[in-house]
Parts: sequence; structure tokens; C-alpha cells
Amino acid sequence: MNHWLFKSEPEEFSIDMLKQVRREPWGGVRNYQARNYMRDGMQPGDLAFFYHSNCAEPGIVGICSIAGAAKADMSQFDPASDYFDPASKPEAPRWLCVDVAYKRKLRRPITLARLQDHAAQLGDFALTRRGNRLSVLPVTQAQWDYILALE
DNA sequence: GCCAACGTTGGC
DNA sequence: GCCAACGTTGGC
Repeated sequence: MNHWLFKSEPEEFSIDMLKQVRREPWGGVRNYQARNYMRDGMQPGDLAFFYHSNCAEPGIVGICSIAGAAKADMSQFDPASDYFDPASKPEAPRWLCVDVAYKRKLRRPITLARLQDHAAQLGDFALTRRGNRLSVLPVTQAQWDYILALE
């Protein structure tokens, strides 16, 4: 089983919204590396941190699971969507997404500042790499265990 | 294939 | 709002 981290701006889609709908296709990813993690790396049952970005206190706020194999992200075919991609054809979708399912909220968020305080113990962590902008990224088993122990 | 220009991300 | 860092685009 692999571990992941999904970033989301809470004003767009928060952990509370996922809690309400229980399950949601993780659409709108328009970065090839992030897409490849979803397409090639994820398996149903994998666990992922839910991270709030671009907000007053960025950090990990909950846990979700991968609920299905990657499939076409339908927003790429919708001209009215912000994520519309006119170059992508239904017979060869360029963008994929997995379904994520709500597991739980953390008792309290693990802030980015706190994660940075533990940079030495976390080692090479995709989230805190300089200049990182990936919205879907891998977490090692060791990082996962260490971070959860910070809760 | 190079690389400048541009748009986006996301912390601060 | 600022701006560093990055990915993508497109001219050449």
C-alpha cells in the first residue's frame, strides 16, 4: 500500500465538504506528474493526507482513502468548466482522476509550520521541497507514520 | 531543441 | 498583495 497527500484550497473543497459528500472524484488536476501518480501509483485502499493550501493556516487536516482506479476527469470535456481542455478527446482523455473517500479529520491540524520544524526527521519530503507546487504527491511509509504520531 | 515569455501555485 | 519557483507554450 502506498501513501499520498492531496492539496486543496479549503475555499474550493475542504475536508468538511469531503466529510459531507463522503466520496468525490479528485478532478481538476492539470499537471502531468500529479496525473501520473494517480494513474500509475495509486491503488484502491491507499491512504492519503488531506492538506489545506492557500489559507490562513496551511496544513494536514484529515485522512482519506483512494476509492477507485483512475478514470477520465470529465471536467476536461466541459467547455463551461475552468478545467476544460480543448485538446483532450474523449477517446483519448489526457486528464484522469481517482475517487477519494473520507476517512476522518485529525483531532487538530498538523500545520505546515510544524512539519517544517520536523524537516530533519521527515527527510526528503515532496511537500516541503523547495519550490514544490504538486497538488498530489507521495508520502513514504516512514513519513506517514512519523507525521501521524504528531497528531 | 532552445529558451524567453507567460501563467499559476502557494507561502508569507 | 508580493514574489519566488515552477511548468507550459510557442517562436525560431
